[in-house]
Amino acid sequence: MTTPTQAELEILNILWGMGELRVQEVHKQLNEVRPIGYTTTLKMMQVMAQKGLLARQLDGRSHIYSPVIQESTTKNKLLSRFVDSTFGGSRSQLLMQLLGNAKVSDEELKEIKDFLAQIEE
Amino acid sequence: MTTPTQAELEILNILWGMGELRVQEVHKQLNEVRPIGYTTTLKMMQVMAQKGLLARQLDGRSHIYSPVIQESTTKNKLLSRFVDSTFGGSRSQLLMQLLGNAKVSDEELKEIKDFLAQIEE
DNA sequence: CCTTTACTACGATGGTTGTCGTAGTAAAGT
DNA sequence: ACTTTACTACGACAACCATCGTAGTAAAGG
Repeated sequence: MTTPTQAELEILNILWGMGELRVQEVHKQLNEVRPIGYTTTLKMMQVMAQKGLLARQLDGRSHIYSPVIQESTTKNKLLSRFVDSTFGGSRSQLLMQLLGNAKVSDEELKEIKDFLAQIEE
Repeated sequence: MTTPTQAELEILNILWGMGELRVQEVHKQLNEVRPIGYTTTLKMMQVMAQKGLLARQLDGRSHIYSPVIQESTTKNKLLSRFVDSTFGGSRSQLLMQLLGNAKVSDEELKEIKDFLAQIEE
């Protein structure tokens, strides 16, 4: 399975949030973050469709694109790869790097603890 | 500051573990993992030295290379970037992905909780 | 002194990624 | 019918990354 590149992930993140969109709308959202040409967005999405990352269906004269791969599956894969390459595969080492940073808000900390408690059951 | 690429990180990981080494030795260690040409390793390390990622000093007719950038600083930066691009900057979201989907051993879980408790102070 | 060996320097290449420009086509407005 | 607009298809391109080949230079061994 192909994993998305950086720019592809940006598009996927939009689509995961919105379900399905036309290029135009994805493009608009991308441009709220950074300048990018319309044909760039288009090309990316076409390539992604060809790769099997996106599906598209004709609607009038334009296409509507929707994500094929699942968010959590994909992010899991990316995370796994990142842990491998950066932390030698050690999840806890990543964790300590993540939390040892001291920039974790109390709120985040609480979220995490709640989550841990929930897992425990 | 330039951040290391994938292949550069492999070399850095070796050097962080060993302190300082000649190309030959780094090359040998890399080859224990995957096949790679000597000049490839050499070129990488030369480029890294030029980028300021490595320092080198002459020893006889060869160079001894050592890392300039710090391990935790670097990994922090990489982690930060990864969180931004993949999880929209949310550390807790990364955490839940990390703990929720993959299998976490009880041991790891304990490590994490201990660490959290320690942070809390 | 000559040959082999050990490093190094330099340049070239192929693949991937992200970026557009141009041009074609179909629809919609006038 | 004609012009403008909205998408799409196609190809080109620069940047970067990883990879290596070739050739130079200096030391070491005979």
